[in-house]
Amino acid sequence: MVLKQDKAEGQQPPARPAGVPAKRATIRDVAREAGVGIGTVSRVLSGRAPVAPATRARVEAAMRKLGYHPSRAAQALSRRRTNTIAVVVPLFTRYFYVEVLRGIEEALDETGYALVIHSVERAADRDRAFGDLVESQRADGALIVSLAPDLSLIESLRALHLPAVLIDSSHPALPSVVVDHERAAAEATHHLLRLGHRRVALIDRKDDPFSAEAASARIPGYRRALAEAAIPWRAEYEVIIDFTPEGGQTALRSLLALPEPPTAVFVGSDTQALGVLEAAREAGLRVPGDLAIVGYNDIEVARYVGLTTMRVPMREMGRRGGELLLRALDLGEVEAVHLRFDAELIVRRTCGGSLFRMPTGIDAIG
Amino acid sequence: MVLKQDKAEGQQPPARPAGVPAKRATIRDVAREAGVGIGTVSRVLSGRAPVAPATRARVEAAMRKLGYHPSRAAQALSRRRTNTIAVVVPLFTRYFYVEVLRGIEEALDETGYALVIHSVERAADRDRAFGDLVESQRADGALIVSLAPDLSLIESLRALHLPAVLIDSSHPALPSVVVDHERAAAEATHHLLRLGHRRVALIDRKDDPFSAEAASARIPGYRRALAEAAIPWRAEYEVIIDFTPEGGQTALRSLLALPEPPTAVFVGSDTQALGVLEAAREAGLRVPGDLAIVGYNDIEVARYVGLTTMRVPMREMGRRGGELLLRALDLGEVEAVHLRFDAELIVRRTCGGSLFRMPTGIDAIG
DNA sequence: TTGCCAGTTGGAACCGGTTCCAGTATACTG
DNA sequence: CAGTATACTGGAACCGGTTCCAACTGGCAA
Repeated sequence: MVLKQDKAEGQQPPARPAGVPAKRATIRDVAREAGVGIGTVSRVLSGRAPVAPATRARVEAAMRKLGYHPSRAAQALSRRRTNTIAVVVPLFTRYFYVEVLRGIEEALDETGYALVIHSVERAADRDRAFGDLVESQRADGALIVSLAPDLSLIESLRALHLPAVLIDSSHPALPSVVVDHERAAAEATHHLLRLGHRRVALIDRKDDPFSAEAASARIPGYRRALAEAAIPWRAEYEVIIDFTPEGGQTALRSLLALPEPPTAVFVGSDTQALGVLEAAREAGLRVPGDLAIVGYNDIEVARYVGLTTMRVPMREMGRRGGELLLRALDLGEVEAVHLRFDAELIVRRTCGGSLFRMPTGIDAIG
Repeated sequence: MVLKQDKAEGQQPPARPAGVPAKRATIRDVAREAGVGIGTVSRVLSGRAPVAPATRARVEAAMRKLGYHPSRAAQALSRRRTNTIAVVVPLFTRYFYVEVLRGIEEALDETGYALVIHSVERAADRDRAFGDLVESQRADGALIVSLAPDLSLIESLRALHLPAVLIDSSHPALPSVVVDHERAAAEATHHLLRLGHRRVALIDRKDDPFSAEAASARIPGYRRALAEAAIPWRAEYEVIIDFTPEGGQTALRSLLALPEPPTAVFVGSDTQALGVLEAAREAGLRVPGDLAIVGYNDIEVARYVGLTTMRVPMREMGRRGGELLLRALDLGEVEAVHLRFDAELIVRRTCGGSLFRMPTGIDAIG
C-alpha cells in the first residue's frame, strides 16, 4: 500500500494551542450584557419558568450577540444528567449490529440524546464496557445489544438507578426486545420439510459471542420441527461452529463427508451461509437442486446471492429498544417489558421447491 | 410482523425513580474518610503530583471502601475537556463507513476517549451535526467522514480551537486522510484496456452525497486512462447516477440500449456494481464473457459475488484519521497533514481476460 | 544555629450551569 | 381599602471535580 504525505504549505497562520478551547461566553456574560440576573438567563434557556416577554427578548438578543451556547458539561454537572445514552454492542462492524444501531438512531433522533458507542470485541472488553457504564456516569441510560448481563451488572444498574434495555438478549429484571429464535428456526426447518426434504441439517453458532453456555435458541426450534414431522433427530446433523463464512464452509464440508449427507441445511446466520454456498460450489453441488439452504437474519448480502433466509427485524428491534429506554428515562422508572418479534421467511433462490415459481434463468447460482 | 408484549410478573420490587441517579460518594467523602484534604485525593486520582506512599494508600483504601468513582461531568467541567471525540458520518449503515468507524475505534481503543457518533442522513442533518459540534462542546475533537466542511464550520472550529480531521474528504485548512480516487480510477480503467476492451464505460456517483457539485474524482482518472490509450472519449459512456444497486441497474440498461454498447464497465462503487450485475443477468449477458465489470471499494459482498474491484483501505483510513486527531489533541495544535492512500486492484471473476488464470468452473456468474 | 529547598498537604476559588428562596410589582378579592 | 395571590426577578448556594497558593515538614549546607 502506497502512502504519501504532503505537508501543507503555510496557507494558514500557525495554529494556536488547541486542546484548551477558546474562552466562550458564559451565562454570567449574557446576564451582564442583558442587564438581568443569571437566574433569568437560565429560565430563558430552559423555558421552564415564566419570564416577561420583553426580558426574554433582551436575553435572547444578548445570547445572539455573544454567540452564547450553554456548556453541556456544566449542564450535565448541575442537572445530574448527561443527555447521553450508552450502547454496548459486540463487534459493531457486523451488519446485524449496524442495523440495530440504525434503529436506535431512529428512536433517538430529535430527542437531543447523544449516542456513545462501546464496541466490544473480546470478553474482557465487555467487562470493561460494563464497568465503565457503571462507574463513570457518562450516560443516563444504556442499551445492551446481544450481550448477556451478569448479575453484578444488574445489581449495579439498579443501585445507580441507571435504566437499561436489552436488545437481542434477555433477563427477567430488565426490559428487552428479542426475536423468537426458537420459533423462527422451527419455521425455517418446516419450510425445508414442506419442500420434501427428509435429511435436513443445522449449522449454527452461539447466540452470545461471549458466553460459552448461551447455546442458540434456534437449536430447540430445529429439533421441534423435526419432531413434529416425525423425522428422527441425528446428532451428526447439528454442527455448531464459528460465526464466519469459513465456519460455514468447514461445516458443510464435514456434513457432505457423512455417509448420508443432508439434502438441505438450515444455517443459523447468513454470514455462515455464505461459506456454505462457497462449499457447495466447490463440491460441485447445484443449489438448490442438490442442496437447499435457508439462512438467518437477512443481511444485506443475502439479497445479492439469492439466499433464502429468515428476516430478523433488526432495525425495528433497535428502534423499539431505544423507545423503551426513552420511556424509562421519561417516566423515571423502568418497567420490565419484554417485546418479542417473529422473524419472517424470505424466499429467494437457494431453497427451490415447487411451491414457488422462480424467475427463469436464475434458479441456480452454484 | 407479529409482536407480542409480556408484562413482567412482579418478580422485582417496584422500581424506584430512575433518571435521578443514586447519591454517590464524592471526593469530599473520600477526603473525610481518609482524613486528608480534597486536594490530596485529587492528586491521588490524577497521579500528577507527589503524594506520600502512606497517604496514597489511605486514600485508595477510602475510595475502595466507599465505592468511589470520579464524576465525568465534574471532571469535564473543571478540566475543560470531555475526553470524547465526535464522529460525523453519513448513513453509517454502509459498509464503507462502518469499516472506517472500525478503524477509528482501533485508534481510540485504550486511550480513554469515548466516541459520540452523529449519523447524517440528510443535508439538513449534516448542518445540524456541524452546528452541534461547534455549539455544545461535547467533544474535544472531531472526525468528519466523507463530508465536505463548509467555510463557516472551518472558521468555527478554528475559533474554538477544536481540532478536526477529515476522512475521505479534504480541505487545505484541515488534516485529512484520503484515497487517490483519480489514480485508482485510472488504474481500474487501464486494467480493462489491457484486457483488450476498447468500449469501456463509466458508471459513477457523486463523491459527497450531500454536495451537488462534488463530482467524483474518479471521472478525470477514467478519462486520463482513455486518453493515454488513445481511445476517444464518448459522452454517452459516462453515467452519473444514484448510489444504489438500482442506480447501477438502470445505468447498465441504458448503456446496453446504445447503438454501440460497451463491452466493459468501470463502476464507481461496488454497491452500484451489484445492480450492474443484476442488469447483465437480466439481459442474458455472460460476465465477464460479454461484459467485464470492475467495481470500487471492495465492500464485503464483493468477495461473494466475485466482483473485481479497487480495494480502498477503509479501516486503515479510519485508523490513521483517529491517530491524526489524537496527535493534534496531544500536541495541542493541528498540523494540516494530508495522507493519501492508493487503492489496490483486486482481481476476481467479473473482469476475465487472459492475463489471469481463473479457477475452473467459476468463470461465469451471469 | 540559621537559611533554604524539596516534598507534602489543606482548602479556597473556580469551572458554568441549575435551583431555590426571598423580594418586588402588579392584580385580584372581599 | 387592606389582604393575598400571581408574575417576575436577583443571586447565593450547589453540582463534584481541578488548580493554585500558602503553609508545614525535615534534611542539609553554611
